[in-house]
Amino acid sequence: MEITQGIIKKLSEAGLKITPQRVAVMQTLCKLRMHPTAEELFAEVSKIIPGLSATTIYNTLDTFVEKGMIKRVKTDADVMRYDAITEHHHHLYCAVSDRMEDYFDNELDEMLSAYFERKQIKGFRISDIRLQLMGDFNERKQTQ
Amino acid sequence: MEITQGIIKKLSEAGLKITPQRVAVMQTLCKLRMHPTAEELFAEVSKIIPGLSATTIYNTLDTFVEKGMIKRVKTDADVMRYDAITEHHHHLYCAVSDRMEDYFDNELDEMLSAYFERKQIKGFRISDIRLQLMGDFNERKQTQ
DNA sequence: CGTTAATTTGTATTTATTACAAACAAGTTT
DNA sequence: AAACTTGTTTGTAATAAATACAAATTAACG
Repeated sequence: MEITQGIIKKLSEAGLKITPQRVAVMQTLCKLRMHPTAEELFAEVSKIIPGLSATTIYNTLDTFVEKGMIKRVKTDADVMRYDAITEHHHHLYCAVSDRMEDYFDNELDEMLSAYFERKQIKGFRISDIRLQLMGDFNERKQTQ
Repeated sequence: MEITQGIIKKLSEAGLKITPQRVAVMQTLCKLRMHPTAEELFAEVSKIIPGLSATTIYNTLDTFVEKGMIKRVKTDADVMRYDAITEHHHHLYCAVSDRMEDYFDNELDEMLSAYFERKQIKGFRISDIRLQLMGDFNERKQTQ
């Protein structure tokens, strides 16, 4: 199969050993149009690799993320957070310091709603637009 | 204190009983500029309410979210997800069905980077802009 | 005050994830 | 191709975040 070949190529390019588990995980990940959780992947990949261990799923996914072959959706240090501000706003987030701050920008909001008014997404009705601005807080000095 | 009064007002407007725990949680949540986790809140609020139970934190936060007094940051059904696509893209997310899909939009990306090129955020250097478009997929299951 | 229903507490459980050592297998060397 | 070396997988156990639930407590009302 072409797909399998492509995966094998990707794996060896990343300097990883070609194991049935890794091939199956990557294959499944590519096949599943949605964004599966580790659990969902475990269930799915287990169909291909019977005695698969859940740990392998986590190991494999971590390795893939490390090598930049896949991405983790949502922030990296993933625990639920709470926000007292209920007005519409966005977030500045630094993955290194795991710090998150609010960002308000009316001009941006207007630009975005005008944009999506014009450009409809087929099959999806937007109710809220949330931006996560990844980056870092210039904590050492003020560059102003 | 004025702040406490405001909180008490908010609580009774929401039809909730005024308890020291709730006041302290809301107070702390407003004070902490960042977005604390339940654990962080537990630690912080425990300083005010000594024998506080962790369960109370979860209960209280859930109640506040229900009443729309606070917001949960990140998606509601919060488990880690993985994505095989590493190119820059955004997400369409429906909280009801807990379904997430990719969204690519070059025009949007260009507009956004032009925007943030012009409008710098003081104290923060952006490295990546991620949009989460909340809404619902028009799945043809009901009377459509 | 006294009553009642909401709230908090504490304990036990569940779920997602990580740690770790032993078993194993991929890729290389000979 | 057999042996070797190292990376990978497995299984078990541990940790962390969150939830369920019954009992104890307390706020808000008259």
